[in-house]
Amino acid sequence: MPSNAEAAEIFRGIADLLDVMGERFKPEAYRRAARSIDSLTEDLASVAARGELRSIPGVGDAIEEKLREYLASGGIGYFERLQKEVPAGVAEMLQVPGLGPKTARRFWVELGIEGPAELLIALDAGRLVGVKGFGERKLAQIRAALDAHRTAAPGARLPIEEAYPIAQAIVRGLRERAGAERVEVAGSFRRGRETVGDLDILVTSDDPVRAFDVFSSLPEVSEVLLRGGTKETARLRNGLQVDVRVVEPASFGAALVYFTGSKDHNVQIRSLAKDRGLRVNEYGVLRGEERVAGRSEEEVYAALGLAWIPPELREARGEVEAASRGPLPGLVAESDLRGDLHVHLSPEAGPAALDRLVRTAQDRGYSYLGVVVQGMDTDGTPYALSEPTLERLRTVSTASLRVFSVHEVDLAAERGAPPPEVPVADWYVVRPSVRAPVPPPSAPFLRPVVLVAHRGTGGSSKGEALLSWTAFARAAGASVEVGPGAERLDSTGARQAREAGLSLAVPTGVGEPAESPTGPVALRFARRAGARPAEVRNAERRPPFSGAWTGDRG
DNA sequence: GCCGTTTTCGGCCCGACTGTTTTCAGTCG
Repeated sequence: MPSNAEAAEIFRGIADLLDVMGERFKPEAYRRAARSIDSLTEDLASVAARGELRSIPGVGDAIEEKLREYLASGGIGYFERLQKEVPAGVAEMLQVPGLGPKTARRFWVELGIEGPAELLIALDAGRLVGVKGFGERKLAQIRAALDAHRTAAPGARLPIEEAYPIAQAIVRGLRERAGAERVEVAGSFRRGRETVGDLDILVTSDDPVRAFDVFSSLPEVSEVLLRGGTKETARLRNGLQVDVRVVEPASFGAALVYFTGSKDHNVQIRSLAKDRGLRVNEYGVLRGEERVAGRSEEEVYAALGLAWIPPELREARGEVEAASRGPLPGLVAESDLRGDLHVHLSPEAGPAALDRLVRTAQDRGYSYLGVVVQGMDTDGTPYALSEPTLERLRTVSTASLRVFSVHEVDLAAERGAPPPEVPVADWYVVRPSVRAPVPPPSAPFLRPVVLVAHRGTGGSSKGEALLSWTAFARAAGASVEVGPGAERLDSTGARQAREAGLSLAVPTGVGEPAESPTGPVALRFARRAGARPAEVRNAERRPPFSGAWTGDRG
């Protein structure tokens, strides 16, 4: 079955093959189309059905034609012809760090080396000694890269929730020990992408050497790959690559824009600058040799006639045009969140744990809190809070913070039918399926406040899973939970939910340890989906109370 | 191969870093 991801993958394959064939501009054209297709929130087939393939950035006559062929037949003849011309291993050599199209082509054409394995054999046999352009160091570098290529899974991206604590630790280390004034993680991490391929960290410091020394000595860092005057690249113990760049304060905003990306967003910005007789690079916005902006992001965007664009929207999906017309609608921010609709305590939690949760919620200024009194842990095992904890729950609300009881309903356990006895709770969280996909009920049998859209529910992706539940959620008036993990919507799913008119529930992580990534990552996903405060249920001032009240009334 | 509120042809981001170099090519992001 055709998929957007597969189409993008084929185009990237075409780009690699064209690269080693020595084509100049076509490879980038195919990659650009692949990136556009990846960032679509809709199936290619639907776009094609409306006849709008050409409206996808980077898709022109030739690529539209190939997309139609792919949708009709599942393959692209052009790709297959290219694959016959270039041995598969030659393109694979591009995956080895440090080997690019020029080198791979030279190995193939001049030396008859047709892949990484043959390259290693040639190295061992000394066939590359004395070849022009390959000195001793270069050969050692290639060998090391080949070894790493064989052992490590290449191109593996890390889920952002796993990268989060690592990034926090590095930022903390640089702030506390390197005398760095400003430290910011840029790149896809800052844009809130679901996965990150590496970390780009920008610091301002009078003493780059000290910053690099501190960074290199952090326990997370495994080996330094390169160090220059302004940049150091290292590999962490978990394999993640991290770039640290030292920039001067007058350039910090420009560097932040530049290294936050996305690539396509930067291309649009630069082209806009060109139209206005300006130039943008990581040092600033320049008119001739004069720097007219660079200290802050706001300044950089303003110099280009644009309103500031939140990092989560910088994906070349129309945000630049929108920002040229005026300020963008405000995305939901941490300060908008008034409470949490779906908080788990551990099954063993006593009244004291509930008190701690309540204090944290008060510290954050929350107005309401929905605590699961009967539900499922992450494995889908049912649990209920103890009687003393329930007792405490009934009396713990204060004038400023109301605490509600929440019951989780697992539809799979009931084979999609209404549970025979739903315990009385203030509101309900519906989990379509913990274990097996079930179709949504034709009509809501109760009034859930939150729908947890499991990835495995009724489709291969979260988006598909959600779509089958959209009608149910709308009829029930339920919000859909966004955030990290298989049991929540990612930003693409959340965008689809928004576009279908559903509101979002954004977990705050209030019931989790302080360093938990759940809250910050969920908020990024919601923002990435374009959610404004009015589209987030727990940004509403009033609690979404909808059932029989068992709280502090009487 | 794509793209155009000065272009339907002639451009296509650009700077850091490395290695092999005597002034530059390749890779990367």
